[in-house]
Amino acid sequence: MPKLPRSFYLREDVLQIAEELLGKFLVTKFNGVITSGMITEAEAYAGVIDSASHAFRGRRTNRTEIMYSVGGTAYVYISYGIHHLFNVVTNLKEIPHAVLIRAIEPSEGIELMMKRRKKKQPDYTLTTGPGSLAQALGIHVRHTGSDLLEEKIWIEDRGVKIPREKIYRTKRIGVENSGRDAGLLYRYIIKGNPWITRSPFNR
DNA sequence: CGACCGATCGTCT
DNA sequence: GACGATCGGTCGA
Repeated sequence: MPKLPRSFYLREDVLQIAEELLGKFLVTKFNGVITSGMITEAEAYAGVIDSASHAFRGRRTNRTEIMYSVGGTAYVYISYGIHHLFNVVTNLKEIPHAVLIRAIEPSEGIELMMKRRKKKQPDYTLTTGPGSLAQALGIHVRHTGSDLLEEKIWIEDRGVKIPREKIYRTKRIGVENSGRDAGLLYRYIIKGNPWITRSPFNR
């Protein structure tokens, strides 16, 4: 299956990219072992003009520097000291757009994902929530800066097409105190899919 | 099912 | 020294 090409990530419209990432497959291959899942939920962060973005007003720190990399780079950071959150950097180098992947529907390597998540039975909490999916796929903050065209972490098109009417836009999660842009509808989910955070299925 | 809270630590002020 | 783009457990209704 083909990896998404660089040109997918280099585009200007981060909202369009976030929407198109629904139905694509996020894949990791560590020590020769593959785990993967279909992206069901993603949030766009529109760089320097987005008050909810880590790169708002051009902020550059050791952590956020990776956001200024070329599109198709992984931006992974730690939240609340525990959770590793995976983002896709988009747009040209120096333009810090990113898409946070918030949930996937498991596909390959479910046994290994359960082991990583310390779960005896599979359930909807296996890969819903940004920290949970990263743990299931073995994504760690040390992978920040990883190129998504390499053989470690990548995104594939497997021909799944999500029709427009099955896509919902809502407010982003956990950014209510981030000011002006907190209420923007930059979160995209596949309507009716149970592998979604804050879904009745996974509580 | 909702509300609350503790965990745990890198990052930034 | 405060706090977070979260999670999972507990408590109470």
